[in-house]
Amino acid sequence: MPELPEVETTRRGIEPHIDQQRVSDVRVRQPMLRWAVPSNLTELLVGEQVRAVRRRGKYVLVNFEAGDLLIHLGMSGSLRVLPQETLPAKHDHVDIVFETGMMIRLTDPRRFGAVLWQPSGEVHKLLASLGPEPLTDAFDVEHLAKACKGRSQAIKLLIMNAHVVVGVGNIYANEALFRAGIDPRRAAGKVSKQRLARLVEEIKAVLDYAIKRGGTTLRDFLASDGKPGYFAQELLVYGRAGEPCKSCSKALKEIRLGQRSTVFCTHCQR
DNA sequence: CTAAGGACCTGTCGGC
DNA sequence: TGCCGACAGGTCCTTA
Repeated sequence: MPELPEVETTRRGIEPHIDQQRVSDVRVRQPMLRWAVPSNLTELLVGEQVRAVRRRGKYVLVNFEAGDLLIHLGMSGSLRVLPQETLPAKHDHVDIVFETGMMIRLTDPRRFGAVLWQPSGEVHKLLASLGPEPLTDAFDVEHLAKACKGRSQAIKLLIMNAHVVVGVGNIYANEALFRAGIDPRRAAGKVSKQRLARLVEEIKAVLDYAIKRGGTTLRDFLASDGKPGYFAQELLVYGRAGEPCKSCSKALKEIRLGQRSTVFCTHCQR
């Protein structure tokens, strides 16, 4: 499910329910996610108070005095806020229970997600070499141009690389490249600086727009379906292979890049 | 260093 | 109805 907008929507959804609250219990029913959930998670967390709920790329970071709980949703994960007595279903792997009687519950059928611990003062290996946040000034054309220089890799794969910039997943990589008029197959090193500047703008615009859309369903975050409005978006290319380009009406083409579905307009994107 | 491909896991959908 | 392959919002790791 999640690209950056949905992770941010999730962060905003859980924050008001757990910020400043104290952990009373931890339940791990399935420790084998992408990496093993730390076996001492209960000892680490019980009694600790949440000081902030942050996001870095697609990781949700729950900050405590002793460190940060890192949660990644992988391909199929979601977090919900539920009463602590809610019975678990098949793929409900981890519950973090608070003294309020509410809990956050991680559900993840494919188990590509992760729950990890980062002790205070340390930076987890997985976070250590991440690129800048796309919605900050640190992500600008200078940064992207430097990352592209001399690279023969397709521009789409490059912008999906979290070491270049975090949070650009398959859907928004397709969307941003369409909006910028750039062929996703083009070698990163052969995109002009002017067009990279446009790409930076479009990545920011599409992510910002999607977060605003995600926000429209925040009030329903406690609902049992737990799925912020994401599908409802008006995507211009993703999932529209064979359908007419919204700009020129030519049928959109679908190819595979890095084993990922890539949809674009051969007329509008060069 | 770069680039390409496999790997992890479950659910769903289309075709036969 | 059942079986089988392909595919799905991520990304690390191995290999060349």
